[in-house]
Amino acid sequence: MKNRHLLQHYKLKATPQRIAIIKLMEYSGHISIDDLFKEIREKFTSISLATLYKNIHTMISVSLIREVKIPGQKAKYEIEKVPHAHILCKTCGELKDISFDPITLVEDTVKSSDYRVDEVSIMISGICPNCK
Amino acid sequence: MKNRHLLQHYKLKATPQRIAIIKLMEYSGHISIDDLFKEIREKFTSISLATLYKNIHTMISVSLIREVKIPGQKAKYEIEKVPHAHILCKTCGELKDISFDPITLVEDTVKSSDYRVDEVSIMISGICPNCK
DNA sequence: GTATTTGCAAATGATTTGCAGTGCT
DNA sequence: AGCACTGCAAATCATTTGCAAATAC
Repeated sequence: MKNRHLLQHYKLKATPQRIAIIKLMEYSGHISIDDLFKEIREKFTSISLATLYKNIHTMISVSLIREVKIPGQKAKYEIEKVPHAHILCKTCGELKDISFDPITLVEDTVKSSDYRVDEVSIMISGICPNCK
Repeated sequence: MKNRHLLQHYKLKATPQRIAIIKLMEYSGHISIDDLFKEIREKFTSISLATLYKNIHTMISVSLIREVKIPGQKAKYEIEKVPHAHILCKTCGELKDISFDPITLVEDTVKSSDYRVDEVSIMISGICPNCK
């Protein structure tokens, strides 16, 4: 119900496929195209990869979702929410959010550069407590 | 001369193709596969993309170079050097280094997470002074 | 009713692989 | 000499496109 309105807010039609995509992103936090495809097929046996790609692109273009590029693996996608950083376990591959605002973190350092800073993305890699 | 030893230090054979790859990375700072291919063809007219891909991978695997994933464009490659952050102009596409150590920056925040942090990569996007 | 979206199949683009020949040490 | 590397062609994998039918609003 909420997701239907989220889509409408961005002037996108609330198709069941799109609602399912958003639901899966909410549920998983971050999801790759391939996993999205596998999962979503359970409900929509006939959905096509082309539809996923098209929807991912339109949702990115309105900033409803965001692409997270990950060292050594394919990108994942997440719903846009409050700014945060990512931490990746190089052993198990799990990607998690870390809550702090990347922009304020680099603010001072970048101030002198004379750039207009719009976005700061931070990817931390290491080994998670479980894999240590 | 220096690059030949750099390769040998990582137990890789110092082929002219590899030396040229390193030279171009040093010269450009960050370079994409396609630009690398275009540039390197001027000297090695018969070099193949496959060779570039293979070499990029072997050099990454020994940490001689590093892949920089960039929002909205194909990855670029750079020689491993002192830790630094990247700043990207979304208008002209130029990618530059910013010199500060990302690890110390997030150190405090991550301390409580119980991860072993190996690497922190920071990508800042915005508009550069020229494009403003 | 109209414009958008879907799903298919085909086209394109990017990367990887196998292998015979070559070159580094 | 021996093993690693190169370059080619083919194979694989990822993403995009065109289009007719279906669907949201």
